[in-house]
Amino acid sequence: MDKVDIKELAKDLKLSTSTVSRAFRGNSDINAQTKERILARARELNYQPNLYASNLREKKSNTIAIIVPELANDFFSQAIKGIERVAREKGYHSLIYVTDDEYQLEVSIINDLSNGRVDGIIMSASGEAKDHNYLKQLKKRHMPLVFFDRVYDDIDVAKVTTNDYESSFNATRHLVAAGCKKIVFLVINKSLSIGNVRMQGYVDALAAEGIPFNKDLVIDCSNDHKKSYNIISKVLTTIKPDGVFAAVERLAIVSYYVCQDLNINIPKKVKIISFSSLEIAPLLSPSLTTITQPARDLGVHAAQLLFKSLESGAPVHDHVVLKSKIIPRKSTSS
Amino acid sequence: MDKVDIKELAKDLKLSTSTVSRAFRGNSDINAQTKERILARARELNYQPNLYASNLREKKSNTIAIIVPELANDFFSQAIKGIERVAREKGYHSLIYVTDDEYQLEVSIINDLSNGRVDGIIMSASGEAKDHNYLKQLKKRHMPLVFFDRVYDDIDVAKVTTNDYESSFNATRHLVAAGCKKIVFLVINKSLSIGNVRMQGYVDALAAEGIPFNKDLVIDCSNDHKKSYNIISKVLTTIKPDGVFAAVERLAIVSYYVCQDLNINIPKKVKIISFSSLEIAPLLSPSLTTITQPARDLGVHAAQLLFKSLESGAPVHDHVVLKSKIIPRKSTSS
DNA sequence: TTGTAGGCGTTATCAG
DNA sequence: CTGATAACGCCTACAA
Repeated sequence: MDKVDIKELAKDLKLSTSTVSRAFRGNSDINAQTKERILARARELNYQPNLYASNLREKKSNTIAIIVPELANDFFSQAIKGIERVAREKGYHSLIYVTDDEYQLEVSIINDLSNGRVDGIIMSASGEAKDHNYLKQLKKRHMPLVFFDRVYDDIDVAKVTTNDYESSFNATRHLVAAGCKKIVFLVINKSLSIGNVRMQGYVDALAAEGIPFNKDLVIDCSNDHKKSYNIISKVLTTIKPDGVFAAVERLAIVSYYVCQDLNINIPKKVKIISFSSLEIAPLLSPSLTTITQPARDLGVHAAQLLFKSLESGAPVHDHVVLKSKIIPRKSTSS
Repeated sequence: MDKVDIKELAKDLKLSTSTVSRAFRGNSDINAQTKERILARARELNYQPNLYASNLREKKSNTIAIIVPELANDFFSQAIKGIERVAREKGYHSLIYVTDDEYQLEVSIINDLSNGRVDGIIMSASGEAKDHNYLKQLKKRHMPLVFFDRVYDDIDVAKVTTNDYESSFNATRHLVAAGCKKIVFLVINKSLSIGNVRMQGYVDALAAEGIPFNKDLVIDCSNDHKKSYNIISKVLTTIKPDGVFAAVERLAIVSYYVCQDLNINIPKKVKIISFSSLEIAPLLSPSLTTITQPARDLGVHAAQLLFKSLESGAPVHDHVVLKSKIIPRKSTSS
């Protein structure tokens, strides 16, 4: 009684395979009693329809892929939770891929997904805007794709982002209002759409405040903790800014470490604000002023867009923009 | 040129489907040149073998499932990263499931996995040790299962844990050495193996230190932030402990919030130590003394055990125990 | 080295 | 309401 397939079960019940099959599909006509009988016996024999046979027939995997650059931060883990929850409610399964910000990995993962493994993809981009041919292939195969947070502008698919420009603009003004005159902007990849948009908000806010823009205050950092640490140490000791605007949480964290080690008082010597979904921002020393994105909602919306496409069978191009919230805390108090 | 299958490609190349198939399988004999020709043309036509057809033939999904109670914390996200990395290196894909600590969800997820969707499962348990029949079913189907961190003791499968008893023992002594005489133990589910083991370390350390054990100092908390907040508030104001040992990170965080709100000075009034993989523990106010588990390594080892089973085709029962490290910081300084 | 043919387990179509 | 049959797309004996 090791491996039961539909034939075994049918034979056991003296029915045809089609009848048995019908018992498991919702739609088809079948006598309620025989259905019960079949399901009961199936439970006894521990039978479940083979997934791969069904998928092969139906050309549908009921699986989606989630691709993120990073996992170890509250933003992505909350977003993933949101996606996974929606997916499960729809009866879908979620494959997860972490690229560690490696563009090549992103490419090979995507290529590996084009064989029917998934019905759709939700992703937050890793690399810079270079060769996106691998994504165009997806379109040819009618594989729905939804971006969230980190998007590629040249790819025309559904996107869910936050009001980054506006948030950056306001965050910069927040620092100015707190008395900052020399604000550095820490960014990891300003050519990536998200870095670029956020920087523009910073630049325009300075202009609005009548502070001349100085490109030396835009600091290119790294994904690598140590490298960023060195860069930021140097910036804080030589440029000596009175304000730090971190485009991503990780850089704010590194800045905190640097300040701790160099004994630079936050917020007296330098004020810090950052995009961050860190749940314990209030517990940091000092508590961190954040631009908090609705991470979970981003995930939920992304998933909903994907299912909209999946259910309609048509591509979806909506661009949903959610609002972030600036939460002032001690790191920027005057 | 929309949908290419192996037949199309074969016809296009004036070859048989078997030859084409061989070009994609590593093993079989095939002329190097024809192989090249096939692969080249396949690339042009954008052909990839259909996954579900292959899986159906080979009865193998090259997919594993990762089931965790929670995602939004550094411990699980690091562990998942470790697992996912190993899996990808082995050519496997990883499905992710988050139970939110709901036992019923765990059951239904597992049941949903028994239809060939995955070749193996890695999980950290959600519920209490009650009815584990659904897991025994897995064994009948020869589906390998590996537990990490949170295990069910009555299920005899491969497990990867940390030296929780020893760590708890030492952590408790650490508090005593720092001058604590009235130490509360915060736990979420002491009937769950992990809560139980950690509590035992606490109990035995008290005995070793000659401090009588008082069961009122073992505080049952909740997964829900607010509920725990209320419980811990009450504890800190009525019992007035001078030491807090949190069995899981979440409870230490809540304790911090409570202390912040009630103006209870850490570490002067109360010292806090916790199991935690929080990367920014040094940046908290005050920095948090942690028992840090090698989260990523736990994941890696779990994945390796699973693949050991998958590759040998035999069940694996190894129990790997990794060491945690106590990192003293200001929250327990005297 | 290549081709032929049967079957992996399901489900949809069409008859009965 | 139920049964027979033909795909779904691929892989592997086996034959050539």
